Amino acid sequence: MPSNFIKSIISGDVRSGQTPQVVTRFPPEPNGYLHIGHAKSLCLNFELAAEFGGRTNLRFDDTNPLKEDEEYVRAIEEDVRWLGFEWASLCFASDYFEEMYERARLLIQKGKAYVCDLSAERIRETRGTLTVPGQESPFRNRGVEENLELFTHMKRGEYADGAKVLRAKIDMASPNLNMRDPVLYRIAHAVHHRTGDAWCVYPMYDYAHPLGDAIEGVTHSLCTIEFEDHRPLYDWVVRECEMPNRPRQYEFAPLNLPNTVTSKRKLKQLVSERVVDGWDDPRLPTLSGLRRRGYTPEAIRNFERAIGVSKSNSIVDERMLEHFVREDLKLKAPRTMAVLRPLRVVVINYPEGQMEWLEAENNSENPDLGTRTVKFSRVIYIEQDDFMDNPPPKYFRLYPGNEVRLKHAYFIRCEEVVRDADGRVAELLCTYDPETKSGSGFSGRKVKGTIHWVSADDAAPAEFRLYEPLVRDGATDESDSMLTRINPNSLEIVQGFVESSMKSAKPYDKFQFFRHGYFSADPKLTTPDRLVFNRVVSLKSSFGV
RNA sequence: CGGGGAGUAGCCAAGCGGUAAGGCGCCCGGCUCUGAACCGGGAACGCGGUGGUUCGAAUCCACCCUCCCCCGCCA
Repeated sequence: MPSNFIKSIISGDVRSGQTPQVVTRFPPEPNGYLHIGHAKSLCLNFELAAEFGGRTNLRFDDTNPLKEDEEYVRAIEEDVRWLGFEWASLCFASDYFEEMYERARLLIQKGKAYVCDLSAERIRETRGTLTVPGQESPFRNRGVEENLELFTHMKRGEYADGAKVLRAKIDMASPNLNMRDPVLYRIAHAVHHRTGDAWCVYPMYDYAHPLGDAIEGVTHSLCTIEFEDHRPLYDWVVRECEMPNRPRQYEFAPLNLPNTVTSKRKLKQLVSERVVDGWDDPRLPTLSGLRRRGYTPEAIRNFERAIGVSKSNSIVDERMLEHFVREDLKLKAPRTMAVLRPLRVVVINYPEGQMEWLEAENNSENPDLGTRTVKFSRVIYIEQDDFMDNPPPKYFRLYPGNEVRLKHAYFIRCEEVVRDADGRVAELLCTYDPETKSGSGFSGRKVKGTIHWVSADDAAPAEFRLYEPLVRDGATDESDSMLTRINPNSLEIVQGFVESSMKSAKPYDKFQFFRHGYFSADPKLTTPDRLVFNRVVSLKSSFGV
């Protein structure tokens, strides 16, 4: 991993002997699926610890049963593994409920916490504002015994939700709102996905997180910058709860991408309102969506490594992400031919009934991928875009009278354009030159363009799914108009053909379709008799249309 | 005078007092059976601003400007 400020800090701690073994953790709340932004944290935590010979836990921050679900736990585990990370321990904040409860009693005994009967509304009103200090709760000075007893009753579920909370006794006049007697425990008669109905009180993030870190022996607790002003509270909890381990929190800037929804709430909304086809819709930046789209773990990891780590707000150009998939798939994916929008071509001087199998390398830059054969015959399909009636100056594909090369085959010349009743191009009549066969070493004349094609009697029907951003510009802010900015063209479905050699494509099989881009067989829609390819990313093009 | 952060080329981002890495993107040329890839080359910054310290500052000091976060019994 390239140099960054967190790595420098850890490096210093290791060198000074302060940190014999680096321990980090990735702490998702199981209330949604992981997305590309989480991958940044994932990579940071796992790769950094690994670099220093340390370990990383996967810890679910499951302290709010109202929002969490087992489904998310499974999905998150799968995504973390898919990215290629192995956790040292699988942990749950809920595993520590008992210890957290005991530490809370310790806080009460030390006079550092109290049970407050104020309503949520009153607590808000007495918290003060950014510029006005808060007011102390009338329950702030209850005795230790009374607090202990009330807290016990809270735990037993003897009060209604919201009737009471346990608060830290810190400083209602602190300029840092987080220190104004923050709530540590709230009452919730809810069924927890792991502890069932064993608990009626649940710890808040600010209390549970530092304790979870300390219990696990985490040395460096990495989180995003919005938690920066929670750090004094984090330290307070660790100190006042007298935890033997003293983890340190460090904050980094989260990843932002243009035209990308990375708010869990919004992703959830898109899924529940069926704007998309589930959490793994290929248009989503979720890891499961990217996986289904055809992105690879390596591409995502290399991307995360390349964007670096700092504390400044930033928006990373999405072309960077695209660059890293292209780079990863370049040598891995076989390069085959697919015609997305077919135009029929009859090679009029190629004998009817004749055909031949041509040899084609699967990846000219990676011989290990071997070769395959491609059928050539009298009738073929080419791309509609590869023919123009009245081409602009620099167009070197097919047009009346022009000659191009058919990839892996022959030169063909456009002799005649056949039109339908509306005058539109229906098919092309071309001639081929047998002398120009690929691999023959022919050098008699050159041709400017090479186009791809598929023989009509060898073409396997296939569906291609082309994607554009799900939301338009400006849709990443927190305003509620996201649904009004959905891009109606985010998914375009096109029916065309691929070489018959691809009939056996399996889910997630990846190809570079010549001159189109990288495609991946859709895992949900591809069946033995139906081929569906998702376009991962197009090829770059310097051809200005 | 609420508190906490951040400002280095179009976008990320190194640098930590010695005279501006790298990646993405962009432009030009070469090569090419993918207008891809690849290979050359290039443009673009003097480091938010102003003062100051210093032989020398993006790096130190002062002041200023701009942007982001914080008033959930969410995380």
